[in-house]
This record gives sequence, structure tokens and C-alpha cells, in this order.
Amino acid sequence: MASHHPLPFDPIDRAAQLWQERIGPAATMAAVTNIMRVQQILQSSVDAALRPHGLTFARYEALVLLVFSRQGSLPMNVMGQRLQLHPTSVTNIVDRLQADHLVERNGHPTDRRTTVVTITEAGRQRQKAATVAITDIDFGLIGLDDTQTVQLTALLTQVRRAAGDFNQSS
Amino acid sequence: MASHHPLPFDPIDRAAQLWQERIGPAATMAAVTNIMRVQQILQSSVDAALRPHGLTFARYEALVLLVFSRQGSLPMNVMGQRLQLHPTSVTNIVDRLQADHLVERNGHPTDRRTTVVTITEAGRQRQKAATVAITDIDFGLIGLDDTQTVQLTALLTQVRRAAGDFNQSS
DNA sequence: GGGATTTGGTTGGGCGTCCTACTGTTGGAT
DNA sequence: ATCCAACAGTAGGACGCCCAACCAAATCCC
Repeated sequence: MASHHPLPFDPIDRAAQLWQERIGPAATMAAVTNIMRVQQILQSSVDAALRPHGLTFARYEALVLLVFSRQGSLPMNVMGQRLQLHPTSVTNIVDRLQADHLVERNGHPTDRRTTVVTITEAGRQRQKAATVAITDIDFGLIGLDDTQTVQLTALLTQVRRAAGDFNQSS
Repeated sequence: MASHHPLPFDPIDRAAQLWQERIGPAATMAAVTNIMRVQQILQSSVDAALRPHGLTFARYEALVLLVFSRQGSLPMNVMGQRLQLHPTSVTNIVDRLQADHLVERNGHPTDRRTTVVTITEAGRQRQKAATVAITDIDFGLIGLDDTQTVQLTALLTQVRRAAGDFNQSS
């Protein structure tokens, strides 16, 4: 039973709508709500596409990162920086990838604190198969043409920059 | 928090960059990555602002929904529809709100299956205080002017519509 | 009426993220 | 040379989301 209002404003969540009527920064609230919701949609789509391959998006990203690294291996802290993840999240992800024999943990030759993660041959194959699945569904991002996709990326990049997500100290 | 892990350089995640060099739909991947990351940033900002009030964004949204409902109460399934949440998530959220005496659970007068959630006076006050905190930080969304915020909302709404996010609300 | 189906809600489990706290290691400052 | 602050990684816990499975109630339908 969809309410068949042809168009204009149903697109915003009820909560945000009420905000618009009664509270202040409705536009911002609507944008935030939309980001939250779209992220959820994309996460769901992508994870569904990856599930048959035994991967989640987080683990897939980690595999991609390793595949495209020179040696097929990176220290865990570097992975955390690249993927913008908390150290404990990296530990968690690597744990699961290792349990699936997609990566290995090795000690660093000179710094005994650091652990180097190396992708296995099985990991490379898994990543390749998962890439097919994920590109087949366009990463779950649908409804936008190329121009709009670029536009969206630009806006979000601007937010990230304002939040100090990039130019942190080296 | 992002500041825990300084990112050395560039605008786009390393993984997305490499995609751009070597694989196909780089633009889409970049957009998806950005959405994921911005969501994370917003979630972090908002939750930080709400933490002193003992709330998370999910629970705050539930309170807002109840505050602006006619009776200050809604069935759980309706909350799930409005907030686009899985039934188990609603159970979880209401559990915690109830533990804080911000809402009550009551039986539905005619349908004994449904549980009606009602906000308490403490809940209304908590919501009000939290609203101040959250608007003070602009919901964590910074770096965009009003036009760009509207533009962003439009693009994301388009994605949600394409994903069928508005089709079933009954 | 009475069985089959649908619906509302909960439980248990998996996964991801963060936080705090802790062990080792490194390397600079005294 | 030694001490100490910073760093790398992990353990344990909280929270959120989802899925599968389940019970109870309502509804459909023969």
C-alpha cells in the first residue's frame, strides 16, 4: 500500500518532515538522514552481493588494498590508515580473513612491534571473484547518471575535507 | 573518531584510487566509498554530541518520532517503518530507552500482538536537551552551503527512490 | 468452524565499529 | 645509560545492524 503521492515531498523521512515543520535546520537534518539511509542501502546491497563469496564489504576493501600493494602485504597500522579504521577494527578484520586463509600474519623484519599482513593466493582469487559480483551490481549505487555520481562524490569529498578527514599530519 | 588516525594524503581512499587506475567503474566506487566514510563521520560527530545525554543517534531518532506523534506513542512496527529499521533493531532500541525510563511499553487495546511505545515526561525532556546539543553541531554536517546541502539531499533522495526505499510505507 | 497463512515481537547469533585498558617495543630526552 | 613517552597490536565490552528461528495472535478462506 504505497501512498501514491506523485512526487514532491514524500522523499524525506517522517521524522525529518516533522522537523521541517517545527524545528530549525531541516535541510541539514534531511541531508544527514539521507546519508545515513543511503549508506545503509549500499551496505546491504554490497554485502548481499559479497555474501556468496564469504566476504563483507569491510573485508573486501582490505583484500583490495592488499592486492594492489606492491608486495601484496602491508603492516596493520598502514591498513588502518588507508582504510580509515580503528586499530581494533583492523585486528578484527584480519582475524576473519586469516581464519579463511585469505591472508597471513607475519612479523616485521626490523620492527618487532608491527605485524605484516600478506594476501594469499586464495585471497587474490577470492578478491577477483568478489570484484565481479560487486561490479555487476554497480556497488549498489543506482539511479544516478555519471555526471550526478561525480557531483555526489564532489559534495561528499567537500564534507570530508571540512571534517579534516584528509590533510591530517603525515 | 577520525582524528585518531591521521591520513597522510589524498582526497580519495587509497583503495578507490587504485581502482581508478586499474579497474572499471572507479567513479561509482569513489562515490560509494565517500558515502560510507561520510556516514561514519556524521555518526561519530552526532553520537559524540549525544553521549553526554546518554543517547545514541538511533535512540534519539526514536525519541523525536515519538515526541512528534499525536499521542506521544506508536506501535513498534510503525516505528520500524518510519525509521526504516529491522524489527529486531526496534526491539533493541526500545529496550534501552525503556531501561532509561524514557519510554514505556504498553499493550494495544484491540490487537494483543502489538506493543505500543509511549514516551515519558523524562523522555520528552531528554529529547529536548539532546536537540540543543545536536543542532549546536549542525548534525556534524559541515563544509557545505545551503544550496549544496539541498543538492546533496536531492541526489541521495534520487538514489533512495531508485532503490525502492519509498515505495512501501503503507 | 478450523486449518493455513500472515503479522507483531522477541531471542540468539554473526558481524562491524568504536572505546578503554593492557602488553611489548621503540626511540628520544635527560 | 637509563628512563619514559609514544607507538603497534590485542583483549574485552558496548552498541547497532541484520538474519534465522520462534511463539503468539490475528486474519484468510474453504
